Amino acid sequence: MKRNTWQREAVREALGTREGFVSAQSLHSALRDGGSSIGLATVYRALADLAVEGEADSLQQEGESLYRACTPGTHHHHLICRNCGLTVEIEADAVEQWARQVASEHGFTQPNHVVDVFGLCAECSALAG
Amino acid sequence: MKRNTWQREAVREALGTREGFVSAQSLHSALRDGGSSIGLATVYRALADLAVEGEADSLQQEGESLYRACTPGTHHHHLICRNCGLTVEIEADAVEQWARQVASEHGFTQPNHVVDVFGLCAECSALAG
DNA sequence: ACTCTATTGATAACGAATCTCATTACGGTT
DNA sequence: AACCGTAATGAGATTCGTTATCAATAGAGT
Repeated sequence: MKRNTWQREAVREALGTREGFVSAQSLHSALRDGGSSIGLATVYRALADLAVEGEADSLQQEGESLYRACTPGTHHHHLICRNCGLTVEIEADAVEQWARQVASEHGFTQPNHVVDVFGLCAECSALAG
Repeated sequence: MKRNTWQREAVREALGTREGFVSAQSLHSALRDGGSSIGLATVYRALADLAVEGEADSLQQEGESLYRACTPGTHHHHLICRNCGLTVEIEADAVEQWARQVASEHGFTQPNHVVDVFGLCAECSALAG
């Protein structure tokens, strides 16, 4: 059966304190810097589990997986700052419907979709001039 | 200045014959199997160049980059079969507008977006029963 | 033909992610 | 509270996609 360990809880909590997406490696470093003795493999496993259970969202960027805590149970997408990583959850029923429609129009079944918007947040836009 | 080599042309052509997204490695294998002496690093470089020039689209899946020839100059997204890789280019002005609007609503500038739909194509749906 | 230099390619190096396996510790039982 | 089966951990090795290195090659303008 599934067990509750302080390691999983530490990962869940560390993820919750971040504003944007984080890599497993940087989360591991942060935990270590905070005095934890958690292992890297465990962080990878915990993040993968959280993603499966719907407590975290993940995306691939530049060849690595990034994770972020999300509000469980809701399907949503992200608006992500390219510069600072600030992330906003966005919902878009119109896009969901569009995806389903496009899929069925072409005979595709069991549609999934990846929809993420990247940009510069207000703060980073100001700094970039 | 930029030079035209048979290697780049070989990659461009090999990419054009494929129906769906391919990895650099598998494209390299295919070229080698076809008698070419092209090197792996060159295939990686050629694909990266094609992507920058807008002649190829790329996406990240399971930790690797996949490429596909695309109709240059047009912005479009993809409907991709999870099973066989068959890919259909789709256009969706509504989604473009939605992305821009969501970005500006939250103060984000210079919006980009990643929009891909995955599913099972008609053929693979039939086989999966 | 000559020269300059972008490109190539074999291989080494890198890095993210996974695997191995002995050790640890959760949690249900007694 | 001691016991036990086994899921989970973690250090290190391993895998695998990708990039860097650098001597050799070959475009393309003169």
